[in-house]
Amino acid sequence: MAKADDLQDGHGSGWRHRAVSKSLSAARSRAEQRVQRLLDAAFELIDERGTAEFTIQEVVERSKQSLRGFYQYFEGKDELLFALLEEIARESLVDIREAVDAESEPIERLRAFTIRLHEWCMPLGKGRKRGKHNRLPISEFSLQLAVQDPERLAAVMAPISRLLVELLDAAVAARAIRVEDTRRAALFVQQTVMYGWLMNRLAHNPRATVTAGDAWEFCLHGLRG
Amino acid sequence: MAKADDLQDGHGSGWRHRAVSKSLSAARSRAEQRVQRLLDAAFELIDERGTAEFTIQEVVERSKQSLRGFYQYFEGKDELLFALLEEIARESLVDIREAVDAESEPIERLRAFTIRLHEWCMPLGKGRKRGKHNRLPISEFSLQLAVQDPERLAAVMAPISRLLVELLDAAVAARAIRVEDTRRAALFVQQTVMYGWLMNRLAHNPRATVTAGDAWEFCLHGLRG
DNA sequence: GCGGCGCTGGCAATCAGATTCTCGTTCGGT
DNA sequence: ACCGAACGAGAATCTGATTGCCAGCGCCGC
Repeated sequence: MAKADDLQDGHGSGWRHRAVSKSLSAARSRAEQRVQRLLDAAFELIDERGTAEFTIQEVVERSKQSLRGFYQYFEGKDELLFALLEEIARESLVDIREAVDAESEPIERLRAFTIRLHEWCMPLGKGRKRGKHNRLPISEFSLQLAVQDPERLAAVMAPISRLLVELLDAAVAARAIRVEDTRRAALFVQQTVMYGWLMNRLAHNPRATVTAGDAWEFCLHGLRG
Repeated sequence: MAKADDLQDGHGSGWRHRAVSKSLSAARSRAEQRVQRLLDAAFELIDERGTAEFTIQEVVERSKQSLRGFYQYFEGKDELLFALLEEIARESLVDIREAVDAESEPIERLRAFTIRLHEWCMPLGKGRKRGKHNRLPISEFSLQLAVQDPERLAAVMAPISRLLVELLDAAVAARAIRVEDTRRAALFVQQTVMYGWLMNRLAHNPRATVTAGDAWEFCLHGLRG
């Protein structure tokens, strides 16, 4: 379970920081680099192919490791994808928090959250805006996770969900919005925003493409009466 | 392609009606029964297991057919699941239309649609309310389809989507609601309602369970200001 | 400097399921 | 009764993931 342990370096970027070797045992450092190389290789493959349909073999070859080694660190392919999802979730949380903190009005903070989260979950064409990697395949994986192991997904998203609930509570306190149960509302917002890209696939009609702004509008007003 | 052809019996219950043999060639009739048996077997397995993780072998054995035969009618497992999805979509359309037509006010019709659709997509415990089968695994399959082959999914859902757009248009015309683009709004509603069950998995907290009514409320008002 | 332990690399082996193939058999139409 | 299409049984293939096995190798305490 190297995966989870590595988050403990104090500022939540465990997988990345390889420069920590000095303070850790050499063995551990090597292991970390190894895991990181596996993750990097996987990200590369995903970026090149635009899909998570790579084989473990390929990851192993590209990272110059052995199958044996891979299974030393990961229970299986899903664990690998899960680790990638964790990385992205961590990266996006920082970014979203930043966008939110740039605003002061509760409603604007909420709006910033929504838009930014949507940008993170939305697949990007060539000119990717946010983050270093193609997130679509990972988004798809998260959907699969939602089906197969919801608690696991909830765990990764927890910080983001928590932030959303806080924003909603603040907005309610400021009477900017009104909902009975912010927790429930958070679920709706999160799903609407995170999986908005799903809808775009159903409507090839270019006029009907759903943007981050649309998602926000929908969450905020739904079908105005 | 027996699958598609069979829809042509004029009232949209092609798969079911086996009693048509007299008017069709005997060969065709046999083929139909055979396909139907495969579908029935698959439904049974899904109902028993609560998951779509059956093997083709099992379907074939239970329906007393041969693998050879299975692949005669279906390209593969996905085609089988797709056929099941079609059946359910057809069944639900009839039911939803009925619920909608029981109302006269545009907004009420829309509400009826939403609630009823949600009931169809929501997994049911032991006491299933609507339809004969456990729809959860099929719902999950539809999600997978949305990812892998959105157009295919859009095609199955087309009648339902169309109905929703009509209801929205009518509501807009009656000034019961206000949206710029009903087509886009339809996408949001459809996704919110159809995949609302996804959210319930993320929040095991019983207090936060999302009901059909909640989904409707969210679509209608979102975060009221 | 030594022997052992645990991590490694390189493969081959195993497994699960889907999908195909082969070969007689049977069926329906004429 | 004859012919080609459709059928049933089962073995054979295939694609990956996952494991097992065995021989090096580097680091440990002594």
